Amino acid sequence: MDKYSCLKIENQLCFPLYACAKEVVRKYKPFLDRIDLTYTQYITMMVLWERNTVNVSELGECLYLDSGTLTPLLKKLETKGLVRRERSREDERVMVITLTEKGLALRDEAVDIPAQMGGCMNLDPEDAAQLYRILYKILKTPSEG
Amino acid sequence: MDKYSCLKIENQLCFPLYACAKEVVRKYKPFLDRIDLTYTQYITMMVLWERNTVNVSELGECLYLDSGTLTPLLKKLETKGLVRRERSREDERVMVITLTEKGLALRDEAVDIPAQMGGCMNLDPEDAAQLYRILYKILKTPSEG
DNA sequence: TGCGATTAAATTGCATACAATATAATTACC
DNA sequence: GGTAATTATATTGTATGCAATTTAATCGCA
Repeated sequence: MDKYSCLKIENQLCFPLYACAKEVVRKYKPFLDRIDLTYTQYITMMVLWERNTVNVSELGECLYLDSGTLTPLLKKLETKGLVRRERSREDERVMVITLTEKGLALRDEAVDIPAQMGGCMNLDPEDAAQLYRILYKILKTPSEG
Repeated sequence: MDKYSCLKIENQLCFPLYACAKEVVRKYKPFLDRIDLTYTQYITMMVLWERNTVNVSELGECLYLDSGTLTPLLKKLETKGLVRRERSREDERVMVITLTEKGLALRDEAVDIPAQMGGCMNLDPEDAAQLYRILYKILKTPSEG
């Protein structure tokens, strides 16, 4: 145990987290290609399928993304005809995102994807539950002590 | 339980993985800023601190990254004077990356970072061990059945 | 009521990521 | 030995991500 052992990749917890997230998102790609969405676009649509209408900051809170990422992404979804972007009447600063008919219809094509991905991950239910619990524990940890 | 419940964000396992990885990397930033490295540059240096010399494809296997990411990144580390990039004598296709004196010296400044990050994550040892085990289980799953 | 502070998005700049393609060197094999 | 196939990087193109800044609208409050 030398003084640098803490700097070994194999002793890191953050690294497998980083690598695993990338690999899993990469595994989604073939399935998402069929409905012409990227992973980030897909999770954005998920929020809209649940809520129908959200504004940019609410979306950012749900997805842990900021307007620098969301603004161009939402413009792309608008170009694809999946969402509408309109300023709120009550507060012109707020950009309201609404699902279109086409966006709603896409849900029926996406409904098989979670099961297909589950097959890829190959985790038994206990591990999946543990992983879920621990990840949300980390996510819930306040930013600054 | 409607037929679309599988598409809810809260029922996803991939999403907290994706979000958690991003948040943890973001928490590294203040510590990495002090030694002027990005997270990806940091894990690249970690491999070099362990091995002293690697080529691009070995690095790619360790870090789950390809040459499209690594080539520009390694050029930046070279510009900073932390590594040397030289073609192998035996096989000119191979780009050999070697730690410089300056790159080696940086290890002493990085040695506190893992402990500082551990403080941020706020996980008890059992959860950390579970998380580590499960993440590597996923990473080890072969790409195609 | 008017103006400074705050807030919500958008923009800018930099650094990844990865698929697909291109290039150059090496191997296989006839 | 010479050429097709393979291999290792590099390049190109597209899509994030995030910090910092800007812009526009709204709020707080004297």
